[in-house]
Amino acid sequence: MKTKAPSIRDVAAAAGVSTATVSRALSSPDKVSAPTRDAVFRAIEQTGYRLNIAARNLRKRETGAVAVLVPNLANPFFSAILSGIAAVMSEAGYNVLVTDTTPFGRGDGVTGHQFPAFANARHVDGLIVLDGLLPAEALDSLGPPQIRPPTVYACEWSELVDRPRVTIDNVAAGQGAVEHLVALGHSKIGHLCGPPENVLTRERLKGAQAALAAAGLAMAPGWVYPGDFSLESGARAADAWCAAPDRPTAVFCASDVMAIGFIGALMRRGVKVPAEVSVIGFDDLDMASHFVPALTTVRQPRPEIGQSAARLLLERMDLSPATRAASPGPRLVLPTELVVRETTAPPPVG
Amino acid sequence: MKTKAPSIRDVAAAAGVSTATVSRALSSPDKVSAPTRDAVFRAIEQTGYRLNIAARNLRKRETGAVAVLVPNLANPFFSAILSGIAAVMSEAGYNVLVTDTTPFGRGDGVTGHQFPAFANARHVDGLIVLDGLLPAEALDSLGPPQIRPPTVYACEWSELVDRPRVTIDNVAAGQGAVEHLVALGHSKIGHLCGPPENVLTRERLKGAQAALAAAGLAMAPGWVYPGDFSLESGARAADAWCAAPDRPTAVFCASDVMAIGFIGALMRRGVKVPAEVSVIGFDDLDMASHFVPALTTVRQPRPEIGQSAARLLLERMDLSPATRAASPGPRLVLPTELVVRETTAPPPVG
DNA sequence: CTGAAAGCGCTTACAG
DNA sequence: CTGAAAGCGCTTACAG
Repeated sequence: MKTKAPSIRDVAAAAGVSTATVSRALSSPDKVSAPTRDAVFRAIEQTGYRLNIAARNLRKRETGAVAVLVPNLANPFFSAILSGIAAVMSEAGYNVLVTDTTPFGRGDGVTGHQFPAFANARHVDGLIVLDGLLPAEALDSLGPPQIRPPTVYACEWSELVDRPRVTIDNVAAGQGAVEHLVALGHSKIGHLCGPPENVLTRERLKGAQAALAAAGLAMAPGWVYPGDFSLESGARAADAWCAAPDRPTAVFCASDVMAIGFIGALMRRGVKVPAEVSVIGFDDLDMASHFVPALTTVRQPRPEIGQSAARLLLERMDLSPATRAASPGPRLVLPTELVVRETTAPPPVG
Repeated sequence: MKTKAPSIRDVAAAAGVSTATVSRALSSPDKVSAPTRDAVFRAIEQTGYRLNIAARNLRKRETGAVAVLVPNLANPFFSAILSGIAAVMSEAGYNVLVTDTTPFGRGDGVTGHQFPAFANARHVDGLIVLDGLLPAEALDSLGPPQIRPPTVYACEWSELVDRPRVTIDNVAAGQGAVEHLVALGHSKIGHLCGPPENVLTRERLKGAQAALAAAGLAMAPGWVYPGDFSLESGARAADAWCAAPDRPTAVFCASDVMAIGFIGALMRRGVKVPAEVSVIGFDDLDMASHFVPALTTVRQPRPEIGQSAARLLLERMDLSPATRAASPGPRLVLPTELVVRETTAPPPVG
């Protein structure tokens, strides 16, 4: 017993009108007379009809969906961004398609099975890329500017690919973080870095160094701790800090997650924060203010980043392909804010 | 200058074959002779052709996508589940469509603009619902069992809707948590609840009470703190704890997030954990072990929950509608694990 | 192994 | 205001 979902033809038959009329009643009700419209809606009710999106999309040459390429879905930072995107996009009537790009084009290269989902991106009305490491070729393989879906970067970006984007000023934010440390009297300041290939890592480090240089200070090589935005890399940095003879009295961490891993491991070894080391994070995760000690950090406006990226994409989608190809599109820079809490203090005396 | 993406006809023309052959070369290469196949692939390369998914879907009466309905995308608990789902689903060649249901059918009722995206769920090959509060009518409005997309619940579920699901045993887990507290010698044990309408809340509380009853204990009304899985509700519970004359010496929190909010606010007021109060959480978030003191909690196998839910959905999708309608499908229960760390200890003496 | 043809469920000029 | 007809880009029996 093959059961088929009712189609527009069933509705038309039930209402005694043509399929064209049903379609119009649905998409432009004002082009249909009131009695006809009522009949159509009754028929829809009665048949249990639902519009088939795939058919509409095929016909209108649209997909009604945008894709979001996320480096790591399990990271709370990204889920907040995604949430802002989803809110604006579904308000605008679009579905949001999510792909986790972690295994894709990072480190060990493209893994086959992630590719199909991404290839579909060609058949999506737009693309928001949160992963600056996505290979440029992957994005270019979407076709020439007139054909490929409008794309915007958010948070991260690639210097090899020219697309509109919404980000924060990572250099300035990193600089501000270190200026705060300098103002507290620190002169031995270290940095716990993000993953080396990441743009954000370079920019935040650059900002830190600029602030140091402005104060006539510099970072000893041993004070630059490698990291990868994970809790564990924060904990490893604590090992390094403890092991070294010449230690920084303050460490600027490129993410809250790492700062939490760092502080946790430090405290567990009996090191006092901020009495012995000041620590400043980056992001201002929801939890940052609930820690003890509460984390001093740089706040990123996460919901706004997601929302702006979505709105920017919507704008780009409204442009004709030619106009779009002709203009690189804006680069929005959202403000950050230094949030001073309990993990930073003047350096220990002596 | 209207630029159109190349279609299968362009490829056929370039290769000097029919569209049927191109289609076959793509979907069942072994049904096409090697030379023809090569010619087709060359033509694909040369024209820059990409399969139009919407067209295939329309023709095959599939959509190639599954939808995931998430109560709150910004919550790190759910993003880990989502990540597990996305991994399995894209491996299987499906796109994952995400909808945040927060404003939808919770509290203030259905907000119009979230509905369209959800209505589309009818045109999705399957559905994973992480939101037990989604109104039963919403799910039923997807049509009779033969027509609506196969659906599975994960984590949460609704008692009004009979669908396969993958969950943990929340009663047993809650019971285990409180047994641990009892074993430590606590007799005044409180509970920080999840949102009142949520199934998880009821089950975890029930488990807690069962453990208490088994030990000949009971919870004073004042020891049951209202909560909603947020950090803030954890902090409010700390206020309540401090304000009351007769306090529990141990509190079982229905989520790690609340436990963190609770402990943070407690410590900030100078209350020692676990010396003055023991606290146990639920979930085992990545951060739980990095806190100081490290959080004792009940681990949920989050990646496995997501993966199992995805695999279960895939199985259901393979069934014929009739078979599916005839069988309610399994209820998988995944194991949890009590992780004892530093926030629980024997009650203070005196 | 390959092609001609029908059809998936819509939308939209074009007539009337 | 309404309908007949074409077509969006594929896939798949059905012949050959």
